[in-house]
Amino acid sequence: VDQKQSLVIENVTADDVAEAAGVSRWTVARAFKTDASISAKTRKKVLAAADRLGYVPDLLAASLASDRSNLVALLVDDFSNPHKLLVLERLTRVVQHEGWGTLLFNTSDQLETQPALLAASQRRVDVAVLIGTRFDEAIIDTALGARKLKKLVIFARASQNPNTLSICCDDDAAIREMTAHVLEKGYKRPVFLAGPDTQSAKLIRKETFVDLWRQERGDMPEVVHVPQYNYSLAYQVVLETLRAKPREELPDLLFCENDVLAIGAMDAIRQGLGLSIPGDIGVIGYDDIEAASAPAYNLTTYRQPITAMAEALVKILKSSSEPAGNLLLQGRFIVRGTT
Amino acid sequence: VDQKQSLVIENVTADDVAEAAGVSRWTVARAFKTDASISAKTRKKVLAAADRLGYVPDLLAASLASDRSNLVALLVDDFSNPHKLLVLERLTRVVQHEGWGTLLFNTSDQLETQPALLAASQRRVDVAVLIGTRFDEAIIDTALGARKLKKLVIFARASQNPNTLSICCDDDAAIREMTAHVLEKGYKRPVFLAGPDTQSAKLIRKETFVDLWRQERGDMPEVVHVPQYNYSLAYQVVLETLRAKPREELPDLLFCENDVLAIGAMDAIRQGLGLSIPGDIGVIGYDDIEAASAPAYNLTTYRQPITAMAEALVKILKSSSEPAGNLLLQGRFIVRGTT
DNA sequence: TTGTAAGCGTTATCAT
DNA sequence: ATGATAACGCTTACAA
Repeated sequence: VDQKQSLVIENVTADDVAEAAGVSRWTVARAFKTDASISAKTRKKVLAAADRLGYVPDLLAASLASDRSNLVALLVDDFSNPHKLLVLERLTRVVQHEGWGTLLFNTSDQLETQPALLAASQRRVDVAVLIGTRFDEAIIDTALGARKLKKLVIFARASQNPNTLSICCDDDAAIREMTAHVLEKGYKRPVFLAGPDTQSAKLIRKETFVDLWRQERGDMPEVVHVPQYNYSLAYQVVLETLRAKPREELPDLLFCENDVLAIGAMDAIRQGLGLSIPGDIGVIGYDDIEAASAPAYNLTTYRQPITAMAEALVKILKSSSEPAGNLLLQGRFIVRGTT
Repeated sequence: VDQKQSLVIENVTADDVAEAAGVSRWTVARAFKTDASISAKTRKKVLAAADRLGYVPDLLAASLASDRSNLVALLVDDFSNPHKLLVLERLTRVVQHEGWGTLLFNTSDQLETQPALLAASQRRVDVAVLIGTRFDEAIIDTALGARKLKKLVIFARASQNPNTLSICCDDDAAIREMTAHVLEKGYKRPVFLAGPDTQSAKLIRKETFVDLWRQERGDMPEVVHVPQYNYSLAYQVVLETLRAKPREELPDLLFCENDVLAIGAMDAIRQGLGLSIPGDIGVIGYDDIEAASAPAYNLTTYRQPITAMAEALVKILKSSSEPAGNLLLQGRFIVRGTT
């Protein structure tokens, strides 16, 4: 009997509340909407009844009936960069604050992207957000082609696809500002430390820096690629690259595509080679991860406007239109002690 | 007309497929279940029709009808430790592989825990997983009291609540193994570097180490608390603590509650104080985050069995029973160069 | 092995 | 401001 009772209590529906409050089911629903046309008195009565019975609206049923799930899918393909944690924190915080839920998909395995997109659409997510470094742009066309997804947004990466909306930091402007700083400081022989050299992703940061430098100084800076955005690999690659050079040909600056690479580089320079920063070699990163501001690194870097980017996403969520193009937001250059 | 057509295409239901294949709606459902009683021939026919029409089952409707959402809620209250990224990666990977979806909730703000739990139950998640360092155990009782949640699991932390199930690393056994190592290496004056000294969370690692040490050596090791599990704070605290000591009273070992603290400590020791590791002071961590295996740190640490823990969670998901207690899994001691 | 009928708990439409 | 009725797309239980 005891168990039966608790089972009965478990599923209080709007009908139960309606009966208890002596109104229709619809009125109950209205009482829970902020902008419904309902008298204050009725609402109070309904809410009291709901509270008494322990009623809370069922979001699943609501989604089914309204065709709005209030769910955003986040597809993440790289869990090794601590910066992702910052992105996830901001995104979930903002989205959640606006009443949406967050469905997280792991697409570390490239082959998982398509199934994840499908699963997201089967759950009727209002928008799918691609947060990735490695995914192929071709996936976008397939996803849009399927027509199942309501909206698709590329986050923290510019898209070449004209039918998609991307929300990202204005890398171009950022690199311009950083390059100006570097030139002003009088660096002469920079090396650009980049991530994997894939053809699918357009490496804006690298290209912008190389172009600008050539334009301003006339020579092509050397570019070194690390096969993954990974601390240890960066350490290794930098160590090997610099060891191979005679002392007088060492670069005086390592311009790194992100902080993870920069920090690997710093440790290689200091502990691997016994050189000093910025005395012997300057280092500059991108992202402003936590370690960047740590006393041991104190890295000059660039902070992406993550919160603003998350808020832009919410704005898209709320809007009924389907905009496309690249939404560029301005970040902030953080000059610290490594340049 | 064009638009209308695409709109029509958007919502293909099981009924449409049933009609196209000349079977009942239920048979269509059966064709999509792996373990249904349906003839191979019929299934093939149905799947062909479904494929032709572009039909995929609607998970929302399925959840509503079956009262199983195939969704697990992850409540995360700390996004600063990179180890969380590892946990999220494994958890999403395993859960997703078994056909479940992952709902991520940000409970950085303590006050968000209760609403998140409520939101999770409103979406009828099959299980809510608390992945946290800071939440109060009292929340568990409230959550269980509400009776809305089907299951509640504490992840990567032992629970004192007898009604809850927790899945975590056997910290006690881990610390025992590590302490034995430390004793064998001949360390004499250890300092335990712990996180915030709250009364809500029982700091098993600290307690086990302190007890063991006293038992084996007769003296109480000093315990130093860092107000947050945070690199920079650890750096600061360690620097100040060690600077305040005369040279001969310096500890010969820093036994750290986790890697983030350990790495902050290492940088403080080397760069802040100019001492060497393990020459002057040994350091030992916990978690085996990526930086721990990096050449610059090469930290002796302990790896939690995250994958096994994630698999244990799935097993619970699949089981219909509601077990309680602490499920302890064995990790692995990783001896590197800092001890 | 396959089909039928009755839910699941909302929202939408239209009327009052 | 409130109510009646029909969706939403699936599963469950049972019948054939």
